[in-house]
Amino acid sequence: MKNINIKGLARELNLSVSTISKALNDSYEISKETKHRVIETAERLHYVPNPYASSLRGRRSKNIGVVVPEVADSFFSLAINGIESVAQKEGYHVLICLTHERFENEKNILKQFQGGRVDGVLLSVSRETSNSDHINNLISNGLPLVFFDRVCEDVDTAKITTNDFESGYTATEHLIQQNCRKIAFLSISKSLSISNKRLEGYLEALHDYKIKPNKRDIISCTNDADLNYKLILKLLSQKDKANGIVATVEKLTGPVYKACEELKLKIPEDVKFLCFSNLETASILNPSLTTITQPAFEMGKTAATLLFKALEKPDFNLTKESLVIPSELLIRKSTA
Amino acid sequence: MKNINIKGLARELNLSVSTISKALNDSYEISKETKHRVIETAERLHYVPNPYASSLRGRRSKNIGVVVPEVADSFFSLAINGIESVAQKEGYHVLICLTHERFENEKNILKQFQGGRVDGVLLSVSRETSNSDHINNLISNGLPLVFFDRVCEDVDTAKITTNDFESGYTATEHLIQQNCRKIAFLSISKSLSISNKRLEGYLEALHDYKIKPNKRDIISCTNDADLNYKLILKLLSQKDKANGIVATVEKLTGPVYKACEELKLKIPEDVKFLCFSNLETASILNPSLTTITQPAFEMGKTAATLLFKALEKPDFNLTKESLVIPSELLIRKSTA
DNA sequence: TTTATTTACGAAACCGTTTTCGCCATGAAA
DNA sequence: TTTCATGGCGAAAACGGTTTCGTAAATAAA
Repeated sequence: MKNINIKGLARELNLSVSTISKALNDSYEISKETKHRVIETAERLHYVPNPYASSLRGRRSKNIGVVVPEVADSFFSLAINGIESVAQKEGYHVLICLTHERFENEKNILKQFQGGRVDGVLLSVSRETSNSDHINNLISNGLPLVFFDRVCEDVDTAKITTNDFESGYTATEHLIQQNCRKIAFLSISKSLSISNKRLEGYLEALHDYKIKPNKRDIISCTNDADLNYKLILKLLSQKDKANGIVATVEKLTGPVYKACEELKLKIPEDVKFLCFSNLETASILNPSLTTITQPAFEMGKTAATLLFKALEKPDFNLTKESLVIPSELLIRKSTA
Repeated sequence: MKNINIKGLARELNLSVSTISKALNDSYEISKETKHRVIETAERLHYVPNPYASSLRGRRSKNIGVVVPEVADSFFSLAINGIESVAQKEGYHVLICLTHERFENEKNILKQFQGGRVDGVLLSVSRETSNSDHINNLISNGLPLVFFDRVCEDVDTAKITTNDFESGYTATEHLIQQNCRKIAFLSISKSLSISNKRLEGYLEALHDYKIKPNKRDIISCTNDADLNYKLILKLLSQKDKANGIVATVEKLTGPVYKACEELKLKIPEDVKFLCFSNLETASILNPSLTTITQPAFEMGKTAATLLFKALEKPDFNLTKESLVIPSELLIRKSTA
């Protein structure tokens, strides 16, 4: 049983191909009665239009591309949920592409998109991304693109972010108020703007409370879980070591807990710890984990909504539409 | 700057469109020298072929569809990682579609796929799916489809599963060996084969150890987290209540821990608990969680590999290729 | 009655590729 | 010399839709 196409429908109904097409697209040129007949027959024969044939003639492929570093991460999987919720409503499909935090992969994926595979792009850049030529290329090629969470400051398009600076500040301030004076900061990237903003918030908080930052305690983590674990072990093995830790990425939770266990350090008695995280299990960890929780679903949803506005009206100006959705400090026992 | 197409290349090189196409596809008809010139110019002008134009003329869209109940779940996100790892290698892109556990959504998504949006499908059915007509339709339409994890027994195609029966047995046996005699079973669906197989394993273990199953303690959970929580509260509030729990889905971890806390039941002293789960945080929960851990990445990778074999050779017989990859019991403190 | 307009539809071009087929050299075989 | 392959390329059809344009019939306006 081969798939029926518009030509088959035409034969079936003794109408021309163009009439069928217009009827299905509810054109004013076609009479109510004919439309009715066409639609009825189309359903009866399970006709489904080939989206790519349509996409050739100026119309849309009805695919959007979502480019993220990884999917096994609460933030990104929730954001994807948000994106998908609006894509589904708009009749669009979602192409998920993973960069695995590699700049090379990101470049290749975006280059592929030049070919017309997708109508628009939602992007959260890799931790290695510091140059944005590949993104500007895509945009100047006419593809609308909206950043979410991890943005390139120098690309002129909509960016949906959270209040990273303030969150970094709030996190640090919370630890200070819990009597930490030596606070370590675990960053994920030197080039990523969210990482830098959180770091700036951390530094500003230290400054406001007259605490001297210690370079030794600001650690740039890698994409290698083992190595990160060793860095954390080393951090917590120093004498005069930190008694508070701010981690900027969910993946570091396990390594920190394990390192503390290994070194027989008690959380929160010996070290207080909080993490930027959307982990659902934060509240049932041992001890329960204080988090800065980002509005992941909301951010995905907002970014997608904006992208679809641009897809509907090609003259929609994305450059004026950036938005910041605040994160939330959820205090639990790891900083008690 | 509009995208360059094959016609533009032809003009640029004073060659015909067909020559360009053949050169790019490394046809024997074209001289080495011409191929070289074409490829060089294509790269210089950043030519990327439109995959959908190719797909029209018999070739492939180079998209595969991945249909899963949700993405915010460790099993599925890891499986997607596995799928993506081979798709990327094959030059394919991954269309992720979420059913949100709704049969209606699943039907709609697969129907869309009839239109030629994807070249093949990887499917893990929703908890509501008990009829498989929509799947058989798709297959008889010529689309290769491979199940992973959640399969329909009565559809004749490749199925990548884990040893659900044995895992259910092992889980239950482990609790019995930890001196539980009243063991509750939290299922996710009455129609899902994985759920039923795990249940059968549970029942068999009870039988082998001469324990009478108690209908009251076999609970069919829903897609509503609140309701599940209440069901668990009720389960654990009965007199003569269970002292062991097997949960078949990761999402139930939080509710069980919370319910125990609410009822002042200690895990593992008052209730021993284990869960089918791929949560990375299992080992740092309070208490650390005994899990049956599925080979999620591996399953996704295997399913995708099989699908690509079928895509390469249209005569490849998927019906003979089912595979079972075993899960692992990881014993931690929640069943100590 | 004649002319203009509207309604409802069909023919054909078009989107960007791939593929079949035909053509013209060139050199080899007869 | 004639005949035959062969190598290298172009013209055109095809894929499955959409869209422009043309047109016949019906209706309205003059």
